[in-house]
Amino acid sequence: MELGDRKKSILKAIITDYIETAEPVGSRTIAKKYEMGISSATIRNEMSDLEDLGYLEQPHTSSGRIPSDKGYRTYVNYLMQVNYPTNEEIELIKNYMKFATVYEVDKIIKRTIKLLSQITMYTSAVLTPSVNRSTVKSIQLIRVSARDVIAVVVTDTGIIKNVVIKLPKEVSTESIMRISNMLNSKLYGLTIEEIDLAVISSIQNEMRGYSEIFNAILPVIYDSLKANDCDVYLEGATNIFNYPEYDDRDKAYNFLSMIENKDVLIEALSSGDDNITITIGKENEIEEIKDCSIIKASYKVGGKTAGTIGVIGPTRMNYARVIGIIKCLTDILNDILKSP
Amino acid sequence: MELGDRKKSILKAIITDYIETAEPVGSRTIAKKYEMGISSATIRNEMSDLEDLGYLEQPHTSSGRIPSDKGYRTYVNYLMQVNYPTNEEIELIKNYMKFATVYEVDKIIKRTIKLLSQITMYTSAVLTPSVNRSTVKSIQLIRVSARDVIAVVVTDTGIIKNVVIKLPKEVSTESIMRISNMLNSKLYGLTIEEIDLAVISSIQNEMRGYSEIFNAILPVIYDSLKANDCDVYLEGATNIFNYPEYDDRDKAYNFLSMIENKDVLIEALSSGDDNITITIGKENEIEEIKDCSIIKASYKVGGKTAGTIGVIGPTRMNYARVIGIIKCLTDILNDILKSP
DNA sequence: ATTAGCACTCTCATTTAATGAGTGCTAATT
DNA sequence: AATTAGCACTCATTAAATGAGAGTGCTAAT
Repeated sequence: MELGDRKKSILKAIITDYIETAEPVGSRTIAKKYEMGISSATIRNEMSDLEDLGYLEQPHTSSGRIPSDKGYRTYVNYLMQVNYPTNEEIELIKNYMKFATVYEVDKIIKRTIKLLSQITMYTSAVLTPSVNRSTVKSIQLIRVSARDVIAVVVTDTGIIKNVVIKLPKEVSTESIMRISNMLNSKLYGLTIEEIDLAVISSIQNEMRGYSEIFNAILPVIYDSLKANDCDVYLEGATNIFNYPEYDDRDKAYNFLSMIENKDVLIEALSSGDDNITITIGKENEIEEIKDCSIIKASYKVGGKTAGTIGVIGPTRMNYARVIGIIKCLTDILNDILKSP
Repeated sequence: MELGDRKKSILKAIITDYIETAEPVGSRTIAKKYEMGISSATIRNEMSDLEDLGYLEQPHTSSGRIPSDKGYRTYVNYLMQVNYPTNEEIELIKNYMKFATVYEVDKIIKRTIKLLSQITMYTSAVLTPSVNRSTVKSIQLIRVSARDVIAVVVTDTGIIKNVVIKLPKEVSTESIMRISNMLNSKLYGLTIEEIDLAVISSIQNEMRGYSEIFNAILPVIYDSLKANDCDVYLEGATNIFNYPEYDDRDKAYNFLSMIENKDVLIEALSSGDDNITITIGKENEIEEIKDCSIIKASYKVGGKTAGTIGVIGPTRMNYARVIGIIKCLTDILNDILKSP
C-alpha cells in the first residue's frame, strides 16, 4: 500500500510532533506548525484516511491522533532521516571511551552502555556474548590451596570466566599444571558446544594417571560454562521517569519489573543481526514489552560478532537520534575492541 | 526521659498499627483494636503527651498520629520483639541456599540477597568486601597470548579478581611463570594496603632480569586492585511499589535514583559492625536516604568479616520481621562460607 | 478537490458540597 | 486527681457539577 506524497508528509509531521510533545496531534497544529499549504480541514480528511489505513490511532473521539506501531514502522523505514551525532559530539564520546587504560572488555562495555543511557536519556542494556558459542582462547587451572582450584577460561569474545572447584582430595601443584596444560592444548579453539564426549574421552585417555582429579574438575567447568550462558547489564533504568507515558505508577512498575527480569531482557536483546535492529511495540514477541521499542546492535570483539547493546524505551522514542547514536557508538566500540 | 508503662504500650500499639496499615492511627482505633482498658479520651491525652515528647507526629491537625524517627528508635530498642523465622522457614531457606554445588562466594551472596528481597519484600543489597583490606591468598599470572597476560588474584574474603595486562613486547611463558611465582610468594598474606614501596623494591631486586616486563605488570595490577575497591549488587528494587509511601511518583523516582547510584549505596552499607546495625530515617547521614531505614549486617568468609548485606526501605519498615530474617540469613551464610 | 463554518464530543481543571475520621477542650464522674 | 463523655471544630477525601478548550466530522459553499 503506497501512500501519496501528501499523506506521507502529514504522517511524518504528526509523528515528529508526537515524538516531541507526547500529546495527541490535531489537524490545526499540523497546519500551523508545519508549512503544508493546505487547510486544517483538508488535513483532517487526510488524517481520517491515515487512521483508516492503520497508521494513526485516536485515543478517543474528538482528540488528536497518535501514531500506531505501523505508523512508527513506516516512519522509521521510509520517512525519517537518521540524526547522527556531530563531529564534536563524536570526539567527546571517543574521549570518554578512551579512558580505558586497561584492556578489559567487560569494563569497556559497561562504560559504553552507561554513556549510551546518558546521552539518549533512555534505558540501555548490554547482552554479553554467549559463552557457548565463543571459542576457548585459553583455559588454565590455578591452585589456590590444597584442595581449591580455579579454572580461568578466556574466550575469543573477551569473556573471562572463573570456575571455582573444590577437589575431593589434596592435589599437588604438579598434577594441576599437567592437567591444566592438557586441557588447554585440547580445548583451545573449540567452542563450548563442540566439547563433546569424543573430546572428553580423548583427554581422559591421555590422563589416565589423574582420572580421579580429572573427573572432579571437568564436569564442574563444563556445567559452569554451559549454565550461565550470557549476562545482561543495565543502565539508566530511572530515565523512564522523564517520559509522561510512565507517569502512571503501574506503567512505571511494569517497565521496571520487566527490566529487573533478566530472562526477558536476554530474550529481548538476543538475535540482533549484524546491523541495527529496531523492534516497535507489538512487533515484539515478548508480552512484557509490547508497548516498548527496542533499538539494538551487535558489537564485535576481535572482529567476531560478540554481544548486543541496545536501548529500550516507549514506542514514542526518538528513533532518528537513538539510531544515530547507537550506530556511532558501536563503530567506536568495535574499533576499540578490534585488536585480537 | 523514661516513659511510663501505659505510654509505652500505647506507643507500641500505634507503631505496630501504623507499620501494618500505613494510615495515621487515631485514638479510637487503639482503644478498640488493642485491649487497653481505657477510653479513647485518655489515649488521646497520652498521645498528645507522646507528641510533645517527640515520639509521634501529626501529618495535619485532626488526623491520627504517625511515629517519628525517635518513636521508631524507641520501638526498635525497647518495645518490639524480634520475629525470627520459624524452624520450617529456616529449613526452606537452607534448602534454597544449599543449591551451591559450586563454591563461589560471589554467586552464593547474590543468591542470598535475592532471597532476602523476596522474603522481606523490600529492596536488598550486598556490599562486597573491600579489596584493600583483604589479604592476598593467591596471585598468579596467566599467559593468554603472546602479549596478553591475566593476573588472577584471590583474596581471603573470597574475591576473585581478573586483571588484564597488555605487555609492551612479547614474553615467554617461562618468564611469566617465574614472575608469577615470585609475586605469589612475596605478596601472599599481605593486604593490598600493605603492598608498599619496600615490598615492591624487594621484589624488583630479585627480578633484575625481568624488570621491563615486571614494570609493565605490577602497576596495572596495583591500580586495578586499588581502584575498584568494593562493589554493590541490588535485588528487588521494584518491591517499593508494594508500599503506599512510594505511590507518589517523585518519591519512587528519588528512591530508585538513589539506588542506582552506587556511591550512595556503598556509603550506606559500609561500616556496619559485626552485629546488626539499624539506621532509621534522619539518623542516616546521607541526604538521599533520610526518609529510609536500613537494616544491615556483616557476613564472614572463612571466619573473617568480609562484606555487608542489608535491606533498605521506608522508615515504616517491619523491623521485627526484617531483623529476624537478616539475623537468620547471616547465620546461615556465615556457616556456608566458614570453610577456609 | 478544497475549505469555511458549525454542532458535537470528550478531557481536564476547578469549584462546591457532603462525608467522615480524628482531635482538643470542657464539664461531669469516679 | 485521674478518667471519661460529649461536643464543636478541623482537615482530607470524595463525588458531582460546571465550564473552558481542543479537536473532530459533516455540510454547504467555493
